[in-house]
Amino acid sequence: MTRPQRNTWQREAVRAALAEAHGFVGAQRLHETLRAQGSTIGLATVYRSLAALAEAGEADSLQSPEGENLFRSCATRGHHHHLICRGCGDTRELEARVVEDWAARVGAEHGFSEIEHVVDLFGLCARCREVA
Amino acid sequence: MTRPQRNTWQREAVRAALAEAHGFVGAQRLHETLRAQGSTIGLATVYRSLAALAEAGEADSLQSPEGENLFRSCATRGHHHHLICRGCGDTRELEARVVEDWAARVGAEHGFSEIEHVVDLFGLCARCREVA
DNA sequence: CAACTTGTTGCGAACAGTTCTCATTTGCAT
DNA sequence: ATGCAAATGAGAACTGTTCGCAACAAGTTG
Repeated sequence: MTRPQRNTWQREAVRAALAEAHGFVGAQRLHETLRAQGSTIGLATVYRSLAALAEAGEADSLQSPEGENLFRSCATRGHHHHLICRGCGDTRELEARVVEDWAARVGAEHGFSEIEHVVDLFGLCARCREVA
Repeated sequence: MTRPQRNTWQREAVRAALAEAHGFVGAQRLHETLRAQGSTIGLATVYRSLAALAEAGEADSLQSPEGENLFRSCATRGHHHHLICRGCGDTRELEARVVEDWAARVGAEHGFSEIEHVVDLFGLCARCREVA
């Protein structure tokens, strides 16, 4: 599953840039940021690194409503959900026993197994609400 | 919000094809189906019609993990969630007061407003499990 | 430290899904 | 029937992402 990996400054740069970003960022934006800082990293590499980080559980990923793949450096280990501000992208990680239980129960009731679930909340944080 | 709309056989064809489909379908697939039935409808029109149906609340939409936009003719009026079989695409509509409440509460706790949420379950239905 | 092996990189081309452009058609109120 | 704006279809254009491949470099080996 986890095949051999080498340490390159590129991978590290992506990891760092991701950690610095607030909330979720897309690959392209991250790439721009890095180039703006003088890095010569390639776009494809950013994609590859992000995918690797996500697979390694070091980053969280989700799809924006526009179909873009967004990533976030992941603090909480393991399964969790998000509350994301539509305005500034600021993100809170959530735990939701209630929802986990509900998902498992409903799945079982319908005879479904291997239940996975997507649960994310989008809203407007206090700060962004004032601005608008 | 709802600007004038005309009745065209194309729109009706999309509505019908969508109703006939089991589970969620993508625009391209729906287009293929229609063409296969002899229709001369254009792909762009299928996209436009689906978007219109979704906006009108007549269809439900969600993003597949591959980033495709999927639609389903919507039985239950208003807000609801889904339990979707990864195998056959069969879909059950769910209501989940628990989840609604949780979402609202958590949003409020964090000072967020205008909370929207995405809650979908993916699993393997009884039939598909046997096959595998 | 040099040679080597093989994962990694960067580039541009290739792709997939979707939207846009625009000339033409068509619904529908008059 | 007539007129006008909405809707259509074909293809070009866009967007986000992945691929192919030659050049490169990390980390091991002798």
